[in-house]
Parts: sequence; C-alpha cells; structure tokens
Amino acid sequence: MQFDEAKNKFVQTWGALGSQWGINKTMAQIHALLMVSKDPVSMEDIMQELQISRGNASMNLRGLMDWGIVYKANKPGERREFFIAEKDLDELATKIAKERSKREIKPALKVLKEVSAVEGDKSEEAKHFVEQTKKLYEFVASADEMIDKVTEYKDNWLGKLMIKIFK
Amino acid sequence: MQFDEAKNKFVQTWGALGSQWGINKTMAQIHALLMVSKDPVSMEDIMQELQISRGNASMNLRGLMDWGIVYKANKPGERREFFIAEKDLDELATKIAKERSKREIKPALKVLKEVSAVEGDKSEEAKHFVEQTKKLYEFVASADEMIDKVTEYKDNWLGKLMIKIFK
DNA sequence: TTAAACTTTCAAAAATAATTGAAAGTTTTT
DNA sequence: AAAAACTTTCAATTATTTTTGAAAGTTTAA
Repeated sequence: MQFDEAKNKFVQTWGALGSQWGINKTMAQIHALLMVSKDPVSMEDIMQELQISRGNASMNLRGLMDWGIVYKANKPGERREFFIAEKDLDELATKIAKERSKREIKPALKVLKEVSAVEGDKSEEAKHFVEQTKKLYEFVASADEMIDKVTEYKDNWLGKLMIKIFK
Repeated sequence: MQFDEAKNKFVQTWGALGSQWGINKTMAQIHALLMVSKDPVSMEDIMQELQISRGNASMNLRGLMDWGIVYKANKPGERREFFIAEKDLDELATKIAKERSKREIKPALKVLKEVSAVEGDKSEEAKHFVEQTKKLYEFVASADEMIDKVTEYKDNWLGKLMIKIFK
C-alpha cells in the first residue's frame, strides 16, 4: 500500500469509528490526521486534506481542544495557527477517560443516586426498582473509580503486568 | 421523589446517555425500562410507556437481542411475547465488552495493521506515520486484551482487589 | 384451513445532527 | 489608525438517522 492511500484509509477508519463513539466524524478525522502528522498542521491544510469548510474545521478543532487532546502550536515567523495532537497514547487515554468521566459518568451517577432514593412506595415494583438502581450505582461508581486509578499510571506498567498475569 | 417520576427520570437519563455512546435513544430507553421492571414486559407495554410505534419497538428490541442483553420470555398461557433484560451487571458488562470488541475494535485493529505496513516510501512523513500507527496498534491491541481478561472474571473480584490496592 | 392474534419489514416522513459560507470578530502589521 | 491576515460564529442548508404506520409475514387457536 502507498503512503497516501494508507494515510487516507487510516483517517477514514478513525472517522467512522469516532461516530460510533459519540464523537462526530469530522472531529475524529481531524484528530486522526493530526495524530499521524509529523509537523504542526494549519487549518488551511486540514480543510484541504479533508475537503471541509473553514467553519467546520474551526468548530471541530475547538471541540478537540476542549477535550484536551489537540493543542495550538505556533510556528516561529508564521502568522497563522497550527495544530498538533497529543501523541503519547497513555496520556491520550487518560485525558479521554477523565473527560468522559466528568461529562458522562458523574452526571449519570448523580441521577442514579437520586432515583434510587425513591420513598414511600412499598409495591414490589418500587422495591425492585430501588434494588436495581442501587446495584447500578454501585457498579458504575466502582467502574469509574477503577478507570481513574488505572489511568493514573501513565507508564502502563499495570496493563503490562495484568496481561502477564492472565496470559 | 415518587416512584413513577423516578422511573421516568431513570429511563430518560439512560436514553440520553445511550445516544452519546453510539446506541440510539430508544434502544437505550427500552433497555432501561426492562432493567428496572420486575416482570417480563410486553411490546404493547413498551410502546405505551415510551410512546413509540410498534415498528420502532420491534426493531430496537431486535437490536438489543442482537447485543445479547435482552431476551424473549414466554409467560405461560400468554400468546404474546414478553421481554426481559440481562440484570446481572457483570454479565451485562461482559456482553457489551465482548460485542464492542468484535464489532469495533477487531476491525479497527485490522486496518491499523494494514496501514502500518506501508512500504517503499522513505520520507520523514511516511516514517512517522508508520511509527504512530504501529504504536496505536500495540496500544489498542493490549487494551482489547486487557478488557477481555478482566471481563472473564465475572465475580468482579479483580475490580474489588484493585480498588483495595490503589485506595 | 381459516381466522385471529400477534410480529416484522420497509418506504416514506419526521426529527436530529452536521456542514457551509459569509459576516462579524480578532490580532498583527504597516 | 487603517488595512491585512487570519479565526470564530451562526442562520440557513444539507445530510444522516430515527420513527412511523400500514402491508406482509408468522404462528396459534378454533
């Protein structure tokens, strides 16, 4: 396979994957592009390579920066802004995990706690509801906590260790 | 909070969460509803509670069954079909992890392997591309493997152990 | 075997999400 | 301080996804 073809395939695949994970296609494609680019990339280049509008590029770059996985990079002597992706994969995983926890898991936990506190109703239905939502709360909370701990260890020794243990 | 209100809030929240995770809202809502229902639920009831059409209910139930997290249940003496959700959370997590691995991670790994094998081009750009995609392959493969191992242990002793260790 | 009870399918419609592009906003240069 | 170089915003448009509902399909009961 040729370089250009491979690069394109990678960007496309990463984009398609993104949309299955609640990240929009263009955002994932931009991220993919930056991940495999050696040097900082300008907005112009991104528009060009992905054939998207200026507005689209701008908004999705902003989104990626909000996730903390893409940064602005200034090239000396250049007026325009360039962009680079977080390329350290452990760091990338940590950021994504932290951000998803903050945006999605924590709010969900709040709701689970609320609804599992339903009072008064002593029907079987209500009892079962409380039981299930409590279990769910415990489960999600401990999963969240585990992810937190694991991602703290940036050098990934834990992952390597576990794979050894369970092989 | 009253039972009905709580139940509704739970279903809504779970639905909204689902759509951030690439699962559609209705599918997640049906799942939520079944999760907290003591007894098997008929399609009629689902349509009624979620105010959705028959076709919609049918298709999304099928989707949930494809994921292996909802089953048909026949009530004796009843003609129609009823549905129940997998309620064991470790089992649920295992199924979801396995299915996502199969549907998303494995195909992505295949592409990563392909594109990282780009040949011939000895430009700096191409070298960097190969390096990054190889790293990505390793990372994703080991994450996938780890998830596999962890989900094998259904009793969750591992999670509990880790939380103890890292507290 | 026919009717009744129920489920699935799928083309069309509706709802939602992403994208564009030009105007407004910024920052830098002259 | 005006122009130039660039970025952001957002209303309108376009694309995608979801939903509907009625027809076709299936299974059970009479």
